[in-house]
Amino acid sequence: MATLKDVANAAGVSVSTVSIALKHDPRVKETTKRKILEIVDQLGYRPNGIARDLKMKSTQTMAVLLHDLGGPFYSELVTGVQDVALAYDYSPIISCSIGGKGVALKRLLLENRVDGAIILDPYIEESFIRRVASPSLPIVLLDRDIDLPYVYRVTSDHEGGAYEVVSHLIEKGYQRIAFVGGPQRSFDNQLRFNGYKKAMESQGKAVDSRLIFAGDFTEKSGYALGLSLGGSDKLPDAIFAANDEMAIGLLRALSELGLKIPQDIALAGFDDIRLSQYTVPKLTSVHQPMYELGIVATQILFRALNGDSKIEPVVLSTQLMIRDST
Amino acid sequence: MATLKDVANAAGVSVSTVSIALKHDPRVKETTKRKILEIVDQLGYRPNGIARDLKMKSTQTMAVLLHDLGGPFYSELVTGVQDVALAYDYSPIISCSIGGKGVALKRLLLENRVDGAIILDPYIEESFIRRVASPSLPIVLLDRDIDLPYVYRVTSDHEGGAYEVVSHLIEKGYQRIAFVGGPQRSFDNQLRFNGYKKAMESQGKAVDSRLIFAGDFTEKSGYALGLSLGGSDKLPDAIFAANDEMAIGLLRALSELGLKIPQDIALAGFDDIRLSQYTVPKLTSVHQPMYELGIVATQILFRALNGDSKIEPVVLSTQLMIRDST
DNA sequence: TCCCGTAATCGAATCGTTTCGATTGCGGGA
DNA sequence: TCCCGCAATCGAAACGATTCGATTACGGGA
Repeated sequence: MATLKDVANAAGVSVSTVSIALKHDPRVKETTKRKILEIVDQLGYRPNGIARDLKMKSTQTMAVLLHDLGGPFYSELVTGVQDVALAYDYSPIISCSIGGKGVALKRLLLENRVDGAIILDPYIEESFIRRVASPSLPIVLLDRDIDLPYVYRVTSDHEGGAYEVVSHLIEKGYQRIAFVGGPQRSFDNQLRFNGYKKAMESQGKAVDSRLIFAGDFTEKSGYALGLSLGGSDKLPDAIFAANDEMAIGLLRALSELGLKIPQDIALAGFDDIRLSQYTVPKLTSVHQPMYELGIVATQILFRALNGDSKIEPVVLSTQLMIRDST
Repeated sequence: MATLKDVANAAGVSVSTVSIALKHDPRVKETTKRKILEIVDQLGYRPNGIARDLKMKSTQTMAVLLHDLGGPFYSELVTGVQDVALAYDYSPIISCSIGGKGVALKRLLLENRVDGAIILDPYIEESFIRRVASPSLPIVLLDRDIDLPYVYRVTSDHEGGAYEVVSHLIEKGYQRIAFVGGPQRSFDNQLRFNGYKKAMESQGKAVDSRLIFAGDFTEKSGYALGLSLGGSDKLPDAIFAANDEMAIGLLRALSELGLKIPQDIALAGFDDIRLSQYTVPKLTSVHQPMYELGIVATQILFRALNGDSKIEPVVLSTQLMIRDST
């Protein structure tokens, strides 16, 4: 692989001249520049980004860390990130932590291979984030509530979205509204539960612990809960599931038990995954603004990279999608 | 940020000693090593991966280039890649070309920032691939048919899968089987059409050009075609759509027109996206072995990285998923 | 006492850039 | 003729690691 030196030798000029010539610096004479470009072409010279990064102490690269790629929104999120990053001449690279034992994480964040990171991954430990975040490696954390220096936060308004969907159920006249939650330690889940609670209480309804159930955000857990719920004697008349996956599991179980939705029981989810528009009946859900999330997170990252450390957490509002299941 | 040199100074030893001490090289005395580690801790020293990469001429990193993340299978594909890469102590990083104007591509492939790449992206130009592929940057190309040095190929058996699903339709007694294709230039689409054709011809059925329609792999195009098809007088009795998205669009249009599936018209897709199990009726489709594709592609990449240049293209077989729509 | 082998450590070159402060050559003004 | 300024180019240090071939110190054998 040809290097700057090779080009310089072949052109009979110095390395530094070649270096600036390639940037179209007006200091180098037009004729020498042409000769240099010709030789670059001839030798197939390509700049070595690694060497440049080392010298420059900047990679013009940012990481987007996801748990896996299966999620329905990652595509939108990444598009948002990309749109902003491009304007700053940065490239986002994506890494999934799942199954990777953190090797990739370490390589990217611990070893200076990126200038900043956006993290949407509840499984990356707080201690790790604390360790890597620094002025030269700011981090934007999505959907998590960790207050650390050089760590900035953006989330969707899970609580508000949940409040809105539960209020909608109440408005529709449903009385006994159950909450099917995800993992306790999930931050999203807690917020969604808070929204449920506030909506119930604002209408003078006490939260009945017999109407609170816990799944794990998978369709399977929703299905299992649906079966046991549907078989019990005191069926609620509406269910708010903390995500669509579980709602779909519930839907499947309840349908199999012969219950009509929304006549016998109403059902709402959260996330507005694509599938929700195709279930029968179509599922009422709460849409998260993933594209905007990507945009805002990236803008914040660049503000931080430019030395602005006084950045308040941002909460983006969600949108209630009313469909046939309520 | 502390460097090796800082650590060396603080410990009163040379840079080289620190360097090898950190690798637990037995040449350094236990006591010095302990002291060094202590100082590493104290100074918060972190190795600079960029510097190491430069010296080592290897990044232990490979790129996975996708067009976007929206696809249903990318998650599985990446999991396969990751499982193999991990064994070689490599980290995959993912990059989406969509909307990026190729900046990221150039940064990764042209400037030596990765050791190899797996590409599943019909929009990356052949000339670009030709330019970057080299012994020190082998490329595995998925679902494309480009024969170049240092470029290796793995695909699903699109043709075989299509053959199988069309044969299944024929077996079920359908007579006038239409083909709804994607973009002409798409390699997958061509192969799927070939499979359709072969299956028809092997049963003595001529391919009737009036039964061939072209969409663009989107649900929208399927929907539009469905509307015009359903309104026409000579409706086929079965449709094989070259992907599930279009099949779902067709399904929606035909249902809206009051046609019963599969009684009035049968419908089959390709890809087996998750949605296909949730449509009404559930969609017959062809499953691609994405996880295996990731595994195989990555294994090939490492063979190439180890100097094996005699690698034949690999074709992985698909699986017919018979559901209610046929 | 001398020599040598070994264990422990060191110094310097190297990877391929960028950049800053020289250096050279040339033409014009006095 | 001399000097100055400018245009064009050069040389060397630096970025932070790795590694190979010294170098040092020490203890044992003759």
